[in-house]
Amino acid sequence: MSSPAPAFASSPNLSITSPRRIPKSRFTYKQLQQLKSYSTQTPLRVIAHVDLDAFYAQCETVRLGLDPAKPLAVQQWQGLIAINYPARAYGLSRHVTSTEALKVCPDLIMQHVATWKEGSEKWAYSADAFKEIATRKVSLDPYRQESRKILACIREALPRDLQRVEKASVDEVFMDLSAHVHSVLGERYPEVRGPPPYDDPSEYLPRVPTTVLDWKADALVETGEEDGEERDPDWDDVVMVVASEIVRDVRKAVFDKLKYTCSGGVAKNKMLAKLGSGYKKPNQQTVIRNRAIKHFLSEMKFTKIRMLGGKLGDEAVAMFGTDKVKELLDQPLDQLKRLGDDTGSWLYNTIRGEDHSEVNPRTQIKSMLSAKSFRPAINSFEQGVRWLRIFVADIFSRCVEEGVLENKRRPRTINLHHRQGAQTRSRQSPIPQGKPLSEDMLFDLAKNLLAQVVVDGRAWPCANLSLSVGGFEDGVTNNKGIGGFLVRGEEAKAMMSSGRSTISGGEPPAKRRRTKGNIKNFFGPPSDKKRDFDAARAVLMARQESTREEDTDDVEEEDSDEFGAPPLEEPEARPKTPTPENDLYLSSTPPSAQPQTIGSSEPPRIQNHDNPDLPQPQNLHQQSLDTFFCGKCNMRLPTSEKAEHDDYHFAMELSKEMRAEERTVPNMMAAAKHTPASKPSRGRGRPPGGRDEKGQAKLAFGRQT
DNA sequence: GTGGATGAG
DNA sequence: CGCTCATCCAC
Repeated sequence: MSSPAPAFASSPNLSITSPRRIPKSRFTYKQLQQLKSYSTQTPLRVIAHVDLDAFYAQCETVRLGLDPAKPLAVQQWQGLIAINYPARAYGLSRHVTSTEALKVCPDLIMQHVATWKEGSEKWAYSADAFKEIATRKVSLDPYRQESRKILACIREALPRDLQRVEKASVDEVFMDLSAHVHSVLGERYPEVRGPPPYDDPSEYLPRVPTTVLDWKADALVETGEEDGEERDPDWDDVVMVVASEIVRDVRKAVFDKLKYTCSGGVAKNKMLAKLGSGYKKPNQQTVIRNRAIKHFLSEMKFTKIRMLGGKLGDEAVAMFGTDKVKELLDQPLDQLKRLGDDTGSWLYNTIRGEDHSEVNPRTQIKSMLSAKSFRPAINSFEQGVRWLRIFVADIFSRCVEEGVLENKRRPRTINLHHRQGAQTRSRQSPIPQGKPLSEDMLFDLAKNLLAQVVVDGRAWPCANLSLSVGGFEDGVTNNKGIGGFLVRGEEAKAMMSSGRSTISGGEPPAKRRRTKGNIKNFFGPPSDKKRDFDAARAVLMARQESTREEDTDDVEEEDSDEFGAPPLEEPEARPKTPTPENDLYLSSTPPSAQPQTIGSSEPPRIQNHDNPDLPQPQNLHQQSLDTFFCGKCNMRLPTSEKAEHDDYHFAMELSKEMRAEERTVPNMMAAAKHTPASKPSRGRGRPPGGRDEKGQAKLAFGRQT
């Protein structure tokens, strides 16, 4: 409100005991007002960070209705991924195996995380999950669900129109309490509410009308000096007190309603608030008053600061020979800039307690991923596809929770990551936006992507697969939009794809979506098919050539001659054995359908098109007449799909060969062990000088704006 | 779009 | 430590 304040640069910005009467605040009316708009600049700003204590462990304690005082750990296969505080008293921490933990603490309750079992529709808690690492995948869904509840509870505990909450992770939340506190101050101290004297926002606030602030039971970070605010509280201290009360209320609400304890931090920015919440745990909160920042930070290792816990922090340590903030404070900006200009500036400010990043009110995620590391590695397309089924079920159910079905949000792309030995590859494709998102659609896309990876090069043994969807965007009201146009388009598509298969039976690679003329898509447009196929095969063989000698770990190493050979023949020349089971893996339609009858009935086939509305009438007829017979699956198909169809069989051959050699693989890991670890050991390795684009880029991210 | 890197737990 | 998940960036 009021007019744009004149820049208040004139008056000495200190407790003006000017007319030696009423000393004033260091803060102005304007700065107080800025709280309302969550300004990141006002020195009165106040941020809270709330961190659930040993979250996964608490989830299990709550879910099982156990006594929270009993030691409990959350198990994932042989390892422990969360230890509650009673168990930590035994010296337990992560990195210990379940058996080791039991030796130390025989009474330890170990609860395995929920898992998806192959073939099941939903994750579940299973008593012997840890024995079945080969057939199950971890699900963190229970924790995400609890996380949502807690977040909702926190929001309910805050005034609807004066809250700004950021979900920082599954168990962490930032809150910008500025506006809320501002309103409380207005009620509690009417003298600062009104218009400033002379209507001048640059006027300093009156002094805090009380002498001693009531900090209740909060942990206050000491200032390290004699001068306490007991004698001289200012408005920033009051703001902290109020915020601290709010945080206490929030924590109480979470506990009363959901029985979760958490720790809190209150400070002027996110960085400090987060450090505060970790300062004393569990179930406590810490306030870092502005006057305590210097003391608080200087005693700290800077590697505790967000974004400095990793490589960047290590580099700084190596560069300046210390991990202490205090000693880094001696380094001039120029020196810090050896880490990169932006990084250096960011670091310079950060260790001085400056962080103007805003609390981002987003609650919604941008992508979601489902993954598994395979021990031992998997060795066939079929195996991979079976995992894809689980990944898709996982992801789809989470999409549903995100409101995908209600059309609130939906992902735009799907991405498959694959790791084989040291190298990883990934393929992604757009998710067709026309029709409703379905599990089957995702499954088809995923299989397609895996097929691309498989065809593209050495894929087995595969040590890790992950499927993710991303590019979430707010839901567009499906259908309806362009007066029936879309609807008719959908109908036409249905006719041509699924509808057709109803009529003609479920044949293998028929109803593939066309991702534009894009090169690599395994089921891409017919026109490019043959060329792509040849290219893929060439790449494949090239890879095998080039990797043969360097790979000490991949023993067996198929006779690549034979490996590359089969695809060279024309499919028609291959054995006539029908392989209906193959359908399973490239089409979501059950293979059982009616392939045999198809072979004889020769269904009219037409080409798929993304946009059936485009002119192409005559083609429809012609192509349906132009067919070839595939002896491998006993079917007649349109010639326009021959290349695509060949690829289909190629992929199947590929996977079969891999499956065959699968049995020879088991002990290859042993062979891999001995390879001299030439890797730069992430801990100490002095980073090369070339650092920078990365550092700077990181900064752009790290410090917001 | 792909592949890699970083980071938090 | 190994695993899971998320995000961002250079090419």
